[in-house]
Amino acid sequence: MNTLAEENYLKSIYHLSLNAENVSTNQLAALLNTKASSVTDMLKKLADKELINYTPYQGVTLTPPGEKIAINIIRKHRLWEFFLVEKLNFKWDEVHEMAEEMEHISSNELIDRLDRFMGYPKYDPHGDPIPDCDGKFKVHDLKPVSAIEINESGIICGVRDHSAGFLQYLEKQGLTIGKKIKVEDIIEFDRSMILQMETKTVQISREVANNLLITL
Amino acid sequence: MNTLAEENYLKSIYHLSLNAENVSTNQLAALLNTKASSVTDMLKKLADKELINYTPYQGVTLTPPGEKIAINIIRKHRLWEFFLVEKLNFKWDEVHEMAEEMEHISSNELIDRLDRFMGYPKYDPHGDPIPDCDGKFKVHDLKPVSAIEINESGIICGVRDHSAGFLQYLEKQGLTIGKKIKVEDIIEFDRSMILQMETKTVQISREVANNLLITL
DNA sequence: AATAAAATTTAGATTAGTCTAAATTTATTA
DNA sequence: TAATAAATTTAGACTAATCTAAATTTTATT
Ligand SMILES: [Mn+2]
Ligand SMILES: [Mn+2]
Ligand SMILES: [Mn+2]
Ligand SMILES: [Mn+2]
Repeated sequence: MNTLAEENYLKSIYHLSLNAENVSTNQLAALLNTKASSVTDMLKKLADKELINYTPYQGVTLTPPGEKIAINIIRKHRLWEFFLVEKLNFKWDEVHEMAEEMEHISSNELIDRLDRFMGYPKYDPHGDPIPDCDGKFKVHDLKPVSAIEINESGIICGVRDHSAGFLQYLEKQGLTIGKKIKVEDIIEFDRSMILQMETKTVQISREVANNLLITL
Repeated sequence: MNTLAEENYLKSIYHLSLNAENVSTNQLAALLNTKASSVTDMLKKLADKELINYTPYQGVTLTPPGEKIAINIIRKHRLWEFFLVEKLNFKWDEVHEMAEEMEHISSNELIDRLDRFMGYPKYDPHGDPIPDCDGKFKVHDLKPVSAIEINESGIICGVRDHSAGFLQYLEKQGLTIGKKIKVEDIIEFDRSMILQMETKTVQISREVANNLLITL
């Protein structure tokens, strides 16, 4: 099996791969809160294990086995987050750090039973898709609120920023997963947006609009 | 916080302390599957942290803070075992290894909520008491089946050996937690015992009788 | 009490993961 | 395209946890 550090590197490479073909040493160092030199060492180790394709100075990609491991860790992370919110009544901004530990519990039998126990949820508390036991999941096509025009509407289905502060802010505004919103106006000056909701109207900055994801 | 290795040492010292005042280096090495020299190194470290009282060559005892940590880990271990059996339908012989990993999940808030979620269970699947969030628990006074006489009876409340093999054997014989048994006969030759149960009669070796615990 | 055996500690290495500082390679820009 | 800046790797060191082999201390046995 793989060490905790190896698993965290694979997971990070997977996440960064969604935005760029090749993942760079510095991107990993920033995400993992470590130094570039430490990253280089680990990349050599993962390349030796054939979990990544590594060309010095050129960044890395996951091999199929490496991707499989990464997706399995993400599956565990999101299922545990779902458990913490749905069964233990934690709030969506409280669960990430705990899930960071729990995702490394090794048993797949355990996670498959947890999945069944919860009724095979498709999305985690932040709207992210939960891979099934074969690693398959829908990548539903979300766009930031900032990408739609006046009078267009959508349903909140995810967030780009997972920080507790941002999630708490959204919670307070009632901007949570599943809520329907419609753009009532866009302020010229700073392009902040006025959103019409079920029972009220809220104004959000461009920054927030960029990090709040919807389906049409 | 403490490392995983430190937590495992404290837990092992706690368990061994139940049978002997001072815990020796070799006892720990045997239980932790490591070498005596490694144990010595760790004992120095734990003594520096004031989690154990260590006198070279004389063995160790836990300090109050050390004991508190040990009991908290045991609480987590047993609550997770209960969860795995009661909620995820694992068998009692399947959960120990998973709980060995899960007991190191750090959040106490998580474990307290898990405790509530399950209705504050008092005993784990093997009959061992689960400490409450203050570390308190009943040490109910059990005796091995081998300690009672012909015609005496009792209720199975625990096991001394927690190995999967032993637990599976008991399961197959129907000798599980809560079952009532009565000693029908003791064979002279090897002191094996014939137990009368609800619907049948089973014969167990002295070895088994020594490891099966009952209340009267 | 002297000697042998057992238990324990010390000495010196090793591995995983990390770090700083220096060297090297790649990318940018004048 | 030559100089400069940025990114990355290499070199050398450190900590935690482990090991083997040797030295020391305690315990048991003549
Ligand atoms: Mn998360
Ligand atoms: Mn999530
Ligand atoms: Mn157990
Ligand atoms: Mn147990």
